[in-house]
Amino acid sequence: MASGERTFTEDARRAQIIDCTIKALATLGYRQASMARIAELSKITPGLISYHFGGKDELIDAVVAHVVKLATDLMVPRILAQTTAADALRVYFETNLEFMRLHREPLLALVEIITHDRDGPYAKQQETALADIEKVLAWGQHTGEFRDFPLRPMAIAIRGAVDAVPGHLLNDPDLDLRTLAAELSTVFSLATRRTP
Amino acid sequence: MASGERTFTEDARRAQIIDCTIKALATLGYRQASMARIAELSKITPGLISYHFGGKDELIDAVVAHVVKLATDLMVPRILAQTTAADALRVYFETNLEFMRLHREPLLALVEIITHDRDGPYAKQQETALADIEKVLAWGQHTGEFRDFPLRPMAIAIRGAVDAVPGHLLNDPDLDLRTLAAELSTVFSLATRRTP
Amino acid sequence: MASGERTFTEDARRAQIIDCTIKALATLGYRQASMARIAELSKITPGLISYHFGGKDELIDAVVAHVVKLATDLMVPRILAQTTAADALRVYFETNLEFMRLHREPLLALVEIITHDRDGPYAKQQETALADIEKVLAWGQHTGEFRDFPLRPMAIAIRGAVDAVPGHLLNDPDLDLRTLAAELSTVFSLATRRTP
Amino acid sequence: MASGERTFTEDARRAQIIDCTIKALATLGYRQASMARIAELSKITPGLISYHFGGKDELIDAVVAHVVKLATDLMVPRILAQTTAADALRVYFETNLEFMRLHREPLLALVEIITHDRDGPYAKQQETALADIEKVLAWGQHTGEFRDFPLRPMAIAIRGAVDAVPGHLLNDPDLDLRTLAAELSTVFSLATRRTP
DNA sequence: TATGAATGAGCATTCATTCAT
DNA sequence: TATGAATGAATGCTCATTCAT
Repeated sequence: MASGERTFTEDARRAQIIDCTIKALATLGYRQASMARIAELSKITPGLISYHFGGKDELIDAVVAHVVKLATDLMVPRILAQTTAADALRVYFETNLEFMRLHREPLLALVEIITHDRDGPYAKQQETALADIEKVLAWGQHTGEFRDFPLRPMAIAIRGAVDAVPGHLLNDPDLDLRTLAAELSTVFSLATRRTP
Repeated sequence: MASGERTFTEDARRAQIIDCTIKALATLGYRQASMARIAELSKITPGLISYHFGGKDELIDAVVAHVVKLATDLMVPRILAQTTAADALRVYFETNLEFMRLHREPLLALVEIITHDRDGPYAKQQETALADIEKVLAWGQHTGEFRDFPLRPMAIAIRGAVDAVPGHLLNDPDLDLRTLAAELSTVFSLATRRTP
Repeated sequence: MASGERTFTEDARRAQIIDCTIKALATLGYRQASMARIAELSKITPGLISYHFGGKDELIDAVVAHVVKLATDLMVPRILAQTTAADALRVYFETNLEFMRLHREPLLALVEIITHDRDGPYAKQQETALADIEKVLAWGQHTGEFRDFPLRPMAIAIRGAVDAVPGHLLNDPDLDLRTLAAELSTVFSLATRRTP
Repeated sequence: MASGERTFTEDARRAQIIDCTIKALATLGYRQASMARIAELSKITPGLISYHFGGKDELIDAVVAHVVKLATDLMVPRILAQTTAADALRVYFETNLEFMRLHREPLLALVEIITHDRDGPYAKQQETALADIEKVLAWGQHTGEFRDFPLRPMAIAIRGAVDAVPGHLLNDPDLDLRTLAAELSTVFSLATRRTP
């Protein structure tokens, strides 16, 4: 099992279990997503999950890695392709919300994990997210696109806006994410731009 | 036990239990805050909590009501006292973050409850919070202080910024909330004001 | 539960559970003596054992403490009452085997625990037992009753003889422990006495 | 698989598995020496062990047979070569402790098995060991080398002394087994010899 | 022969709740 | 009012074993 090499079947099972775990987390919430329920959903026995992942912690780790990769693959290249900080910021909103639109269940699963893992390592990942945003902001200030504001509060506001979306998505599944992305872009474009 | 009338002792007990529950939630997190631990902290027996509150759900309800009242009492009068929408929005940030500064444990307890009770009624309370913000925004648009933007996305951004703070507070207890409030005010002042 | 004070009922339950645990260990052996089986034997639920003892480890600790006290109370005063080292050594055998005769199940339970706890603290207690024997031997050498032999090997032989008894007792429940004690006394009397 | 005939490969595999089981038992203790761990150590799969040995019980049987043969081959010829009962007794200690010195891991594995398998047949093997000792003792009494003592208690003491050694070896790996053998010989020489 | 996958039973523990006193 | 005792369900996990390939 030590991640050295894996058989085809093993990979298939792992993928299946991860999918079902995501479904369980998104549908039932963290607390109800017990090994037993995940197993039931996967139509296998609970022991088999431990066999493939070693334990619940590692299963959760695997889910996080899976979803983060999904998000990263979608977002990072498109953000990096921008040539101005203002564009990067706009695309930051666009890609984040596009990810939520295309991968609703993985998103909700990730949110469940993060919010229930206060002391764990995922809670601390928010610092990384903040730092990434601050890089873009610093870039824009350096090029003169952005006005001279303290980075941290702006980053908190931006990240807060993005993080707020899944909660509203849960209440209103028909929320128009494309329009929302455009509006958030505008909001923070106005807030960051060199004041006329 | 139903809230009909309550003796003085009953009220005192309830208050004591609510306080200890808040402490337990803020200190240990939702999962570790079991009835047994809350009882231990309150120096009473678990059974007595059930006796006074009927069960854990109602205890949590009572905690939420308590904290919400705490926050409302602090914030609402000061927001309502403003004479311009722009001021109201500024004070919205100021009072929200002042509440976090003055009542850190109740705040953290509330956050724990909301994030762990996804299907419960508290998650839906965010709709109310949004509506309140929208009222202020509509007011500002009506008076011409604010430009003409769709209400919902702006409200989501504002509420998101506020909701993001507790998470960062947890990571960095020395976070300067007064400065942060001022900066967030500036951010959304720029985003909402009639574009020059 | 913190051992501060205990109610009468609590003490009774604890005693009952300890008794049943001893019976389970002596009858079924360590591996089969699961919490579930002990609970079944005690006609209570497994959870209640955890309620009273906190967990299996503490239950085992309590059993050990109980049996050790039983043995100590029986043996130590009588050994200390002897005025010659030779007598003390004789009474050491007598009391050890009398304990086995009077408290067969507690003895077997203790043996089960010790042999299954190789890395735990009980395995290390054998060093204490050896040191106690060596004290008596040194005493006898000092008074000139005993010849001049190295202490450790003799202590190992003596303790080994005593420790061997429970195993044979298990195979042959009718083993005559009084005669055996007398014979072991003779063996080590001859081995230790000043050679004529 | 039944022991009818075995191919060369089969025998090699069995030997390899037995070796690894011994290592696992000696290193990790009985409880941790699960089929999975033994398989991991053997660099094969758990299923294969069952295939070769039918199950864990038979694997343990095979380990016991292997170690007992190891011990027997080392000890029995040298004991039988003695011409006096006193010499045989001395060599009994010498060869037993030499076996422990030369084959520490097999010894510890055997001890683990015996102590954890109380109801299994190995516990009853001690009867055989006792009978062997008694033969030597009877021989010595018959030749007049030994005094007239009851056989069983003396045999218990002798076997007890030998059985005590591994436990102390575990606590103190530097225990000098050659000196210990000499001292134990002396002890039981004094205890058995015709009293002057 | 050998593997990897899968099962099912058993384990200790935690928890909200109930109830007689 | 308040307690301490007790329950029953659920949780994550480990293990020996089985079986198709």
